[in-house]
Amino acid sequence: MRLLQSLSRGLQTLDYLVEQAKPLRLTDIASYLGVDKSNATHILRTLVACGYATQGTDRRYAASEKMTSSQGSGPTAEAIVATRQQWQPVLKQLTRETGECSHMAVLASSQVWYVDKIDSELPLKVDHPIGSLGPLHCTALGKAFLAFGDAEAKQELKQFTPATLTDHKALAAEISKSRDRGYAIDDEEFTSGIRCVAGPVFDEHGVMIAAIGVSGPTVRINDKRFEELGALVEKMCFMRE
Amino acid sequence: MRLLQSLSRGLQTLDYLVEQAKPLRLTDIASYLGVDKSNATHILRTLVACGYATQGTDRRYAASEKMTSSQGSGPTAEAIVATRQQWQPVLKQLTRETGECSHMAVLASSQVWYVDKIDSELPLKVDHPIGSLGPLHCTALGKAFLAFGDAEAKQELKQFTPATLTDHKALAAEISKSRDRGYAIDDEEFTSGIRCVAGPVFDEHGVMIAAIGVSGPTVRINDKRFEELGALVEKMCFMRE
DNA sequence: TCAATAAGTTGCCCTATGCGCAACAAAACT
DNA sequence: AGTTTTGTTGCGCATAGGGCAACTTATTGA
Repeated sequence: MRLLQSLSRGLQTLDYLVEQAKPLRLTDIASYLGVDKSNATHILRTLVACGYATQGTDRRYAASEKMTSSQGSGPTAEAIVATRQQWQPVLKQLTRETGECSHMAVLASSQVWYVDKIDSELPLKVDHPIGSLGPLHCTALGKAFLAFGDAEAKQELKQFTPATLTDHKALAAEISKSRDRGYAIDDEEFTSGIRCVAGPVFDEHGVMIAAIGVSGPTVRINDKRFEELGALVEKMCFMRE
Repeated sequence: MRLLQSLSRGLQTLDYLVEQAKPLRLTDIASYLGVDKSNATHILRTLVACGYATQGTDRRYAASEKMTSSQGSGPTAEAIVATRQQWQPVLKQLTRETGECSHMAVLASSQVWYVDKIDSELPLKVDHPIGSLGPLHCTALGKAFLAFGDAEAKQELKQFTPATLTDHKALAAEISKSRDRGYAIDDEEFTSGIRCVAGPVFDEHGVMIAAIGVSGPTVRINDKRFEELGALVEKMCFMRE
């Protein structure tokens, strides 16, 4: 079983460039590979010549667009539509069983993007319209991405209600709790009078692709029912994995 | 200027596998590279070992998901949201100037996916809800993807109204006309009584990422106004390029 | 501002790499 | 069944490419 050394090293370099997702110095790449700088130069020059890497003005090397476009930047339209088709029955069941509105959202540029919803039949109801955007740090769907996906709450945590967590440390603790719990909650943190629970949806590779959740007015959701809704959402998310 | 031969060949092989987008036979790859079969075996074995290619049960080689996921499968959530933010003013202007409903859609699994809309203020109006899906062959937005994007109308052309083009040849001719015209039209082909026009939105690389269009009831859109709407949409699409 | 230091590139030599030939094995076709 | 075509393995030789060191180009520090 013989493998081509220089090709292996080149591909390993590509992996490293993609993984680090930032321009890297030649020396670091060389030491990562465990080869001489000159060898690393040859490898990277070849990668650049073949369009698999680029060299910036500061001489650092990065994976080319050909590589990076695949990775980050969230799910594709196709994946979202497919996931929505697949999970819509779950949303319907959630709304049927709870009487409350259910949503599906994906991650887009550090925001949650609502891509599907099933309305509640009750006169007092929650409605995040499909196509709208929401913050990560104070919605259940957003927190689900923080807890189970690879999202990060980078920017300032804007205050929407008295209950909004505006401290990064407090938020991190809450996210950690959500992970243990198996679902995320929003207790009037985005809109006063609204409580939500949400859980993660994973694709076939175990990557979180969407979040689904149930939202209702606090007047109908006491602490006991809040927990029941959470357990229900967690169960539903788990079912289809 | 020295390049590593085996690495170059490996990357060239990757390009070829991605480009062909189907499992390829060893012999074909070897002849494409102009190397011996044994050399091709080593190259492919290395690619497989590094996770950049896969070998099927029929012994054919294909680019791994790591590669293919990047290419096709449409724009990412991030790109869609960014495009929507950027073009929403155009939709608003279209609706303001025409009084009719305007839409933005992206391509997902050979369907158009409506991702934004601005409603008409008039009592009789068109409304494709955000989040809904539509066919390619008989909507203006869909035809815009056929004419200016890389979409293809593969499957059977379902008849929705008497005006729907159900023949692939007739559709191809109409698409060709749309290309010349600069915008696509739907003359009651999806819903009787509704006429639409649509044009393409390109990203910074010149790849069509979305379509925007105006739809209104035929009673308000005679042939002359139909053409005016088309010219307006074409102008608006062109403006921001 | 100019040393001093570190990072990146080029040249060269020698050997391990990996290319091609050919035999072998496994499908595909008849 | 035999025949042809395709894929894999073994092996030896040539050369591709790995490592050393000198050189060039940035970066740091005073």
